Amino acid sequence: MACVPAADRERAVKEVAQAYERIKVQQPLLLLHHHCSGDQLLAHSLLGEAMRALEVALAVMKQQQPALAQPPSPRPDDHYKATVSTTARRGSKRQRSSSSSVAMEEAAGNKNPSSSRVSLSTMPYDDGYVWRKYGEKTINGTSYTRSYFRCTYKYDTGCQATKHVQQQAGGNHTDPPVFQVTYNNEHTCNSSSQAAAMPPLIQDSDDEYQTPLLSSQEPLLLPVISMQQFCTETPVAVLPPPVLEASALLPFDQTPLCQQEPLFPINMQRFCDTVLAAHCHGGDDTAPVSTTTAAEASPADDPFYDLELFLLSDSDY
DNA sequence: GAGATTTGACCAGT
DNA sequence: ACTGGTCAAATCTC
Repeated sequence: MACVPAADRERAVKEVAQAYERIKVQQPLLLLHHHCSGDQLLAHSLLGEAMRALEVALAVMKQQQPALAQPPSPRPDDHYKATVSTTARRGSKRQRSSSSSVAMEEAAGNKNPSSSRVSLSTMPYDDGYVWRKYGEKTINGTSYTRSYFRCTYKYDTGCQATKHVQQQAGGNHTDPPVFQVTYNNEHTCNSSSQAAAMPPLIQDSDDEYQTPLLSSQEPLLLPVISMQQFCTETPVAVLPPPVLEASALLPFDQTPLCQQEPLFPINMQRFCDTVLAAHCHGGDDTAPVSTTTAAEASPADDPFYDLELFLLSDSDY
């Protein structure tokens, strides 16, 4: 966007990258609760979607200024690099990657995160690929069964992609079912092209939400939109099904995402305002960008201060 | 009848 | 021995 001074845009990118890194670190805490209620899993899922939104914002801004500095990550972030590189190929073959997934895998002690990815979803059976169920097991310690799927074209193309889906919570009248979906191996078949040919995510709010699942592993399939559109015009329908389903069960309306009251007290409005201020009208200095750490953050300067309070106060370990 | 799902059996890792 | 992942025959659906 030519109207934005480089310094302001860089601050905006820094802001988004900082929020992204913070959520990335804090998201796994939700799964460490002794009582993994549906609400907490849903919150975890929503955090994942928030991360995706930040990824998209980063990708958009990076695309507009490729030479921009890397986000302030304390260590090399493979997922971030994958995100940026995939952005350059937006519109081509689907890619699966998710830092939240990686974080969860690391938390679970997964030794090979590159070939196994985990996501939480309320729509585990619709991710754009064609799967064939080949088994079901009752997993020890859970009251739900785990279903095993392989790529339908396994024997046609030798595709080794598999996934298993396990319900973790919900499924009753009050909580939406939350599924943990674990993907193993990448698709080597061409079934992903079918997914790429699926209808765009943006729909009229009156339409039914029939869009394919874009799990947290597929952050870059969202339509290319401007930051302003992303924050001010994005209807709930542009978000992937996990959020859509959650919003359908909560007293949310179809107003733009930034104007909604969130499930938990994240000040997304201020976050969007901050990014918009820098990105859309030259970075008005009246909206200072926070550079504080999580420890010294305050409600006045930290868009995710409320999130931190939520995570800390809700913890029971 | 073809393809998908179900479900008990089997196997490998711990 | 226990558990998770896969196989394959039986069954179901279109």
